[in-house]
Amino acid sequence: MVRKTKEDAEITRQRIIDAAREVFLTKGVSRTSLEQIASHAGVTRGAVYWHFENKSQLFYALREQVFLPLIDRMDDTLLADIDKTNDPVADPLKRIENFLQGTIQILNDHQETRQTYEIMMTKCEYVDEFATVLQQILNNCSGMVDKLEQVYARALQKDLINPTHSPIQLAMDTHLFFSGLLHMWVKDTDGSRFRNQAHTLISSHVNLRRK
Amino acid sequence: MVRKTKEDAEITRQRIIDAAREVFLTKGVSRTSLEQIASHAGVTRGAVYWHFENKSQLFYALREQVFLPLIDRMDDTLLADIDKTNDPVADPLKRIENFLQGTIQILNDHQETRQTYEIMMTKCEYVDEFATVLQQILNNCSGMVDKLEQVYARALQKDLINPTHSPIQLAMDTHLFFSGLLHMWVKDTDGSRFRNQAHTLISSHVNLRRK
DNA sequence: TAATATACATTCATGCTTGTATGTATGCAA
DNA sequence: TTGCATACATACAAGCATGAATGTATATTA
Repeated sequence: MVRKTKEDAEITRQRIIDAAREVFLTKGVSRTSLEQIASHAGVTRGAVYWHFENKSQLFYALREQVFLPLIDRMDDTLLADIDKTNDPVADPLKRIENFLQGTIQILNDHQETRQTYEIMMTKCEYVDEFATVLQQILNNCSGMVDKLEQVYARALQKDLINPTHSPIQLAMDTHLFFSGLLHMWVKDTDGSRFRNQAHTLISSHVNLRRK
Repeated sequence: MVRKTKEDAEITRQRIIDAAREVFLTKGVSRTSLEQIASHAGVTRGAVYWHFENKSQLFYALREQVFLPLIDRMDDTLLADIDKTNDPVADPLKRIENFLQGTIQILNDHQETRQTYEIMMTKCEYVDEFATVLQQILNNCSGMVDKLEQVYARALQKDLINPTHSPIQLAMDTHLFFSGLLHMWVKDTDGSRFRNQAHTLISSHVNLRRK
């Protein structure tokens, strides 16, 4: 059967993305051929080339599906209503902790996100067409540091943290801590070293800042 | 000319490793062919196959050349003489800071180390024959955490840090901070975001622990 | 209902890479 | 100085992977 309806085509497109994620995860991005992705999705390369220009465009689609929602959530969790008087989360440090814990929780619960992180961190080579992704990652990091800095500044106003440390330094430190945690969490696939301690580590990190 | 002396052969072997590092860096490990490495080293594939079984063995050799010295240095800087009365670095926190600053300094000064780190972190896919490297990395991390913990325990004995935080948690936090810093340092190739702030970030991180 | 665009499948030409096999000139040891 | 091992270079066969070209049946639209 050929020529499906638009809804069918969208399903096919999504299945190709899902197949790509699974094959990328086991074979790595470079060693994965479009034929492997296609057959794993139950189609031929023709379908893949119809929906995506080439492998790197498929990779971009895979990445955006996971990362755009996470970036949105970052804004919501860290900044939403932070300056309102009816702040739903009164404690800025608690807000940071919630954000970090929530991100780990998503990785725990959501297999697609977990797999995509693993691909991005350990199964992809950032050269040529993929090199631009590194810049995007750095930009996201800058955004996260900015937001953390705002929340730490708020914590300073509320006299929750030691004033000897500036919000920007605390923000950078937290960001680096969390980057490291994510990298280790992803690599620790059997969970014995980092995954089962992640929540404790985050609490400990945030509480280290409290006055 | 063929059939060189043993010293010549060792030079050739090292040139192949150097060539591999440079080509890996620009093309990624997967996309690099042995022909590219050979010609960049001024030899043919025959020479490469003589000295190395295949690409992954060459990769291992490249990695060990850089990481074994770094692990040795870790022991020296963190633990040597730590229990002696004539401790050359009396302040355990200073010892940790020296170790972290020194590692960054090596990355700054030593191009080969810097390039190898960049390859390991952003130009290699850890699948199949390369998957075991991830376990080695995790083992190294455990070793580093252990050593940091010992030093933090010493700092606690000397009443330098707040006793509400355990040495193991401080060690994990420092390790994650430094893992994140290394990842960002490597990715920040233009230096604007992390490389030029690394020393400040490390000082800030360590001082956050002081009583 | 005819025409056209869509959503794929199939085929083809090309190039690259790998591993191995073989060739070869020279250092070195007896 | 003969003979063997070394340190490569060269040649060969085989297997993908890619991208484009072409085929085709069915939605969709006018």
